[in-house]
Amino acid sequence: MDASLLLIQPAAPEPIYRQIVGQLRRMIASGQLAPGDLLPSVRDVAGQHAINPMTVSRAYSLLESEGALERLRGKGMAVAATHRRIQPEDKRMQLIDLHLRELARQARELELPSEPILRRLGELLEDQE
Amino acid sequence: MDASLLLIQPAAPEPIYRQIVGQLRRMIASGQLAPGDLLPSVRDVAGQHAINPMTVSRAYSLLESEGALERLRGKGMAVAATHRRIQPEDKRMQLIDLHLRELARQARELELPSEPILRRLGELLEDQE
Amino acid sequence: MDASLLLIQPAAPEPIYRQIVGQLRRMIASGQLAPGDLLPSVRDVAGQHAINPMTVSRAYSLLESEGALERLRGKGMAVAATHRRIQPEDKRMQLIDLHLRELARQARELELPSEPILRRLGELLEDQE
Amino acid sequence: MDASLLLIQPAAPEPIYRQIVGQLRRMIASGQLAPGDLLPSVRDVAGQHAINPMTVSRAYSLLESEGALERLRGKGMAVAATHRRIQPEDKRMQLIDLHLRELARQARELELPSEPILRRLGELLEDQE
DNA sequence: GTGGTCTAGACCACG
DNA sequence: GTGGTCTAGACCACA
Repeated sequence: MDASLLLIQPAAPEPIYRQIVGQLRRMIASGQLAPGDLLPSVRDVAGQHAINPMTVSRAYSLLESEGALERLRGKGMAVAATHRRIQPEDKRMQLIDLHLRELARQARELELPSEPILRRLGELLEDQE
Repeated sequence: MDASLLLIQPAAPEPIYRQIVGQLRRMIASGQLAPGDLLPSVRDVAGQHAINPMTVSRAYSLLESEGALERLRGKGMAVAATHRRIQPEDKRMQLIDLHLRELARQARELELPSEPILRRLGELLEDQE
Repeated sequence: MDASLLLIQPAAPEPIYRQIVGQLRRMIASGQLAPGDLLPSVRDVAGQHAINPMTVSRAYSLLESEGALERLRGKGMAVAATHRRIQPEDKRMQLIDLHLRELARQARELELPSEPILRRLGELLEDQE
Repeated sequence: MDASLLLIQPAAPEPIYRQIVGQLRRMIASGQLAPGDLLPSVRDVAGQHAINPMTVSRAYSLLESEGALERLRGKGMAVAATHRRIQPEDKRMQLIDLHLRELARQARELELPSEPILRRLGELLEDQE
């Protein structure tokens, strides 16, 4: 996996290490990152995105402690071989359900009708496929 | 306007004062709060939600500094009379567009198909109407 | 004296009662308001400027307590007969000296040269004469 | 930048956090503080002037929200790199124009002639250069 | 009654 | 190390 697959937005409100954690977690759940896949080194990621190596390291450690990654001595971090395989769709849906709820609440506060929201989201989803 | 119209989630990652700012901003943009409307007093909001008055005050001050609210001396805070009135739908759509983009990105990372996401969001949007 | 001689700016940072106090104090010091001159009633001032009568009353009371005004039963407030007469120029200069110092400090922070400032102030001073 | 460059007057009517905001805003407009310059830490400023860290933090946050400062995570606050550079003289003049107008109004109320005012201000401006 | 300011201090999040 | 958030409470300013 290439370090540049990660999207880091230093100015975003979400802390950098959590951006990394979230992205890796999702790519593992979907199988884009498979058990055994080697991750780019802390130094690579930090260098490419001009962020602090400690930040990357923290993200990796967090994923290691939850069993998603494992440290291969001398080789770096890899997706854990023992990790549960690709998660079923309903599990993956759960990972964005909170977002969907929050979005719906904000739409109500903005008194936005459903139609344009669904249309816009539909576009964005297709764009990226 | 009733203090209880605000939804405060102390455990959420988003700081309380920003929850308040966001909600009020959206309700002003949609016209649910109209220019001249008096907001519940700092003490009311703080009391009802069991939070510190300064937290509420901070939210109000922030909205004042961006021109959305104005201080009526001795009476409290009100939606600014000089404030641009209800924003058109496309302007309000912009206020959630970043969320939509972020959602789409995460869906791609999770390799989720469009259909169940749109269906779920549709449900949530209808529920609240 | 006409109530409309006062300039009230409700949105200014300076509290309204102090705007009133300051203006009256200066107009008394310069002799524009002479001992014995009757002030407009609290109700008049409040009405003309759409402010709270209590605010006007507070300003009058403050000036009374410092001996600049006196309460004439049944007639209202007037410039105190016993009040020291017109103040000499150097005394009046003192009343704006702090402002001048503050202005000079801000000019230095802005790295503004003296010339345009003095020119602009000169214009403003002439305009109003 | 040294924390001691700020002049804090706890007894002044202007609140401390706004004194800080004003001074920094002007020093940025003049280029005395350039984009990228790191500000003294909240704790430094608070310590040196014996004020509460939150008071300083409030000033910094306000400047951040208006785009003058940016947070460098883990390093502190800096003059925003994206900030418009030094403002031209006429823009900087605008920042004190209200003061000049107010001064002129008070001079008129005091019936002070232009000459001594301009002379005094001239002195003060030269003193500081 | 309203909001504003400031303090002291705790705790968290980030790097 | 940095700033952010929140609390509890005091006191002030204003209308």
